[in-house]
Amino acid sequence: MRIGELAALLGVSTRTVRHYHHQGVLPEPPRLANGYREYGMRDAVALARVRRLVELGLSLDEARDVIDDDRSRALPEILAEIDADLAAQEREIRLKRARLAEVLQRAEDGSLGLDDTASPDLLAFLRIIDVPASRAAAWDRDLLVLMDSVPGAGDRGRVLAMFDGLATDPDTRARGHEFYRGLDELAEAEPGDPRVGPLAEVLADYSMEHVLADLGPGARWDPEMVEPFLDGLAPAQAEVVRRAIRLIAARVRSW
Amino acid sequence: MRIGELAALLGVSTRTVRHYHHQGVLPEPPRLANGYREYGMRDAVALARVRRLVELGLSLDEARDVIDDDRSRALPEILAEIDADLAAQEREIRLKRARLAEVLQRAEDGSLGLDDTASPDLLAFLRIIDVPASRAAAWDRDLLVLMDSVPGAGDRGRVLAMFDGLATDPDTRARGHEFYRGLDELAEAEPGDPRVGPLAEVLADYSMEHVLADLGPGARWDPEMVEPFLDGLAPAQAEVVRRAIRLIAARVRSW
DNA sequence: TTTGACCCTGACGCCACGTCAACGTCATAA
DNA sequence: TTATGACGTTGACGTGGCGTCAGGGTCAAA
Repeated sequence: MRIGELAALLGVSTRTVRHYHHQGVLPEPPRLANGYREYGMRDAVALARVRRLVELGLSLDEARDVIDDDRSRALPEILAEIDADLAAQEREIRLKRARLAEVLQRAEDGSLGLDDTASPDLLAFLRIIDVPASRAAAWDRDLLVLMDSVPGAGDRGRVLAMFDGLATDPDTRARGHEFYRGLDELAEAEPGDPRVGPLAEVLADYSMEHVLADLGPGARWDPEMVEPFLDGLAPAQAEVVRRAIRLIAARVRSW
Repeated sequence: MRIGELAALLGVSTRTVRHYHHQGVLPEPPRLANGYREYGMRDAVALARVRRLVELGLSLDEARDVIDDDRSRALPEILAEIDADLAAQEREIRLKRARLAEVLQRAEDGSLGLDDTASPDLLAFLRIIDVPASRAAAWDRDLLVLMDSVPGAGDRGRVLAMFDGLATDPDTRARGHEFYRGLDELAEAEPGDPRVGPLAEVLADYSMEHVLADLGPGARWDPEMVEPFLDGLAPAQAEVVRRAIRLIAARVRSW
């Protein structure tokens, strides 16, 4: 037989056979005068052995050890290990599919955006600040999703409590939407825009009302603290947040 | 943030972050004067997005498309495809584990050899010609295993029928074992060894008795036919088979 | 003589990074 | 002041089981 016949016989590619030669898992047969490999049934048997081992999940190295009768590890031991490995893979696949099913389920409810791949218990909060077409609200959503996926990237409980206020009171929620729209209008504005001051007061009022009670009087209202979280906002928008923090700090001190 | 902080924040390696930059799935942040990358929360959010998509099973290319809002393929479509793929993997793993369980089960019964990884219905026949320490019997076993795993590599039904004769009749079986032992003794012998002739007659008798009835008088008994299957035997052993074939052919003609 | 179906070796591609190597930077301790 | 050690930088190779060229040679049939 030549290599093509052998490969066809075993249902593999010629590349596979040559690869097995190169890996030393299948001995090189004698060559004809023209350099072609000449195979016999002996080689077919050897190749069949390799294939059965490989199809059971052994690596080529392991298959070579088994075939060479390398006593370093017995076949049952290897097979048991492979089975454990497959079991682990199966669990992972099931987990993945479960998560995928969740995401796909939500995809049928509404339109599936990037953030809708977040964990389910966060979704309720995300819907609350789902102000359509608002870049500023989108940024807050992103931050929430980040905090959801990262332990320690901010104080999740407190932040969620803040948005929780938006959820429970329809009136407050409407005010929140209004706030985000106002923030959106500042996307192209200068930090000194006259709309910045009033909007900062709105934010300060809201925060005092809904967050301060939870935090207690000892809370830090340090402008530095929020600075890292502002780099996704436009200059004027960031300025709103900074002024709001300063307003709150001042009010807290004189309280 | 510097790259180490960002990576730790998201629970990935710095190599992963740099890889994402290189693949264009995460934008390069500005550099400090010393060349260090300087990240903000914007980048953390972007990285979190990538990670969620990747953990759902998207490739980096797909993740890039989704993030860049490439409308070529919608996210649900991709996710559905991934799920189908995972389902296929799960089926394959289950199949593999089932086969592994079979093999491991048999491993508990007797010692687990290479050929015991063959299909179960072949095992009955393999046990029949399990003449301990017989290289010649091992070769026949190998050929059977090969025929089992390969459609068209010989006439399986007829060959199995031949060994079936060995199975059903204890007396015949004993003769078979005797034959293999005789064949083993010829491992180092010359093709002209005096033991070759008698052993060829034993084989011819056996074949006439058990195989000929099944094949019918039209069967070819061409010495060429079996030649490819003899390359795993020693010269004297192969000679036994050749002479047996010639004996049978002669008897069939004069029949 | 020309196809076309084979064969040969060698090398790169895949996928998502891990892991050096060889180097610069920077804060802190001796 | 220097030495140490923990960071950062780019670049290149390794992983596994082959697929897929590229650039040749061989050989039987038309």
